[in-house]
Amino acid sequence: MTVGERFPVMRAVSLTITVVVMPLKGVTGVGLKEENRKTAFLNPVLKKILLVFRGCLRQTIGYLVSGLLQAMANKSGNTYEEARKQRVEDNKKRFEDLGISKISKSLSDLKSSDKKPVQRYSKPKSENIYMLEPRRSSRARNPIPSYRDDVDIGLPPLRKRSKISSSWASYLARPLHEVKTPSYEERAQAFKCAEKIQSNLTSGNPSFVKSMVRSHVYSCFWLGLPSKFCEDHLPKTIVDIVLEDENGAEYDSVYIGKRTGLSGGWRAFALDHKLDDGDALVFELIEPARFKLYSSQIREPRWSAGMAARVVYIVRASNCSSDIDDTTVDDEVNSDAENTSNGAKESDLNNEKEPKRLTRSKKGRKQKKR
DNA sequence: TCACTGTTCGCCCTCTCTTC
DNA sequence: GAAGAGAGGGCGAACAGTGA
Repeated sequence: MTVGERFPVMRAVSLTITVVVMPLKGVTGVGLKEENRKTAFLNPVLKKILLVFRGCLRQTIGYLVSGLLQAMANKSGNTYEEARKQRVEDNKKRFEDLGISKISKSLSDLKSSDKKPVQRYSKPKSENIYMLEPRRSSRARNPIPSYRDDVDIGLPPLRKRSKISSSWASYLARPLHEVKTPSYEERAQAFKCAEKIQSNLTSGNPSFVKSMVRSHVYSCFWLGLPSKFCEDHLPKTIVDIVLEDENGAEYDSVYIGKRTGLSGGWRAFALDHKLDDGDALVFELIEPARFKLYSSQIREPRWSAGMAARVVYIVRASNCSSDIDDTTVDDEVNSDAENTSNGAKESDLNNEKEPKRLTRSKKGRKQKKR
């Protein structure tokens, strides 16, 4: 029996705590900041005050409620138990009326009949989901609660993230029409090709294959790396890591050892190479803080003038059969090595794109933060 | 020039799935 | 069932744009 069942009053009170307290988060964060940037330095102090206040409030209400319940129990004795039983019965009746009991039963039946297979694997999601909004994760989207609607305490309006209402689309760094939603098979094919490339790397450097998903290439731009690999080959601190692409162009990025992922700088790499969902990359650690990247892309490359110089390892979906000729890959690897020298010249002619050392935003941030 | 509003970017946290 | 992995989304700082 839960506390809520034992003490119905407690449920009502805890609900009140949620409604009243949660909007305080808005006050400490966006609200104040939007109100006046020059007072932004007050935020940490205010945050602490509000947190202490919130804690005190919870504690006080807790004392009040427990005292009240104690008093009720002492005073009314059996009356309370009767009232509780009555309430439980009422609730049961309401559930019956709403059909919730039936739904609950059918769900539990469904779950019990659906025995889990011994070997678990991720199933490809139905295309209907992608039709609405591409989601890589198989878990359901969580509703984002908005406590502002529950309680109006006169806060200034929250800053709008984007004119596009969709929460996902608002984070896109590329036009919607460029966003790809590859099938399960396409993704698997690209990954296989990348693995093939990896297995044919002759350098003996540590490497791994990473399949791109939406959050890697369209928004967020957080690239988690295999933790085992990070543990074995990368430092546990925050370090700058150079990403070197197939043309030898370099991109500074920030590796966060604690979270085993790439953040700053990865975005520039992903956008510059127009990486898409489903592409697979081979990461080869060629120096302690330098990755060489090979891509195995599931799409046709767009041969615009700006892209003519790139490419060593684009493996098209049609070529992504499992039996890629080993010599072909070897040749490609070798040609890549040449390409870093020859290709650089070609790149200069066709692309006029210098190797990047630092993205504008990152540079700006570093300067600002000092 | 200043104040305000909107956008971009990087980081961090939450939550679900997978594996052991 | 626990632990780890990873996807998704929120938040804040900085930057950019706009109008008075």
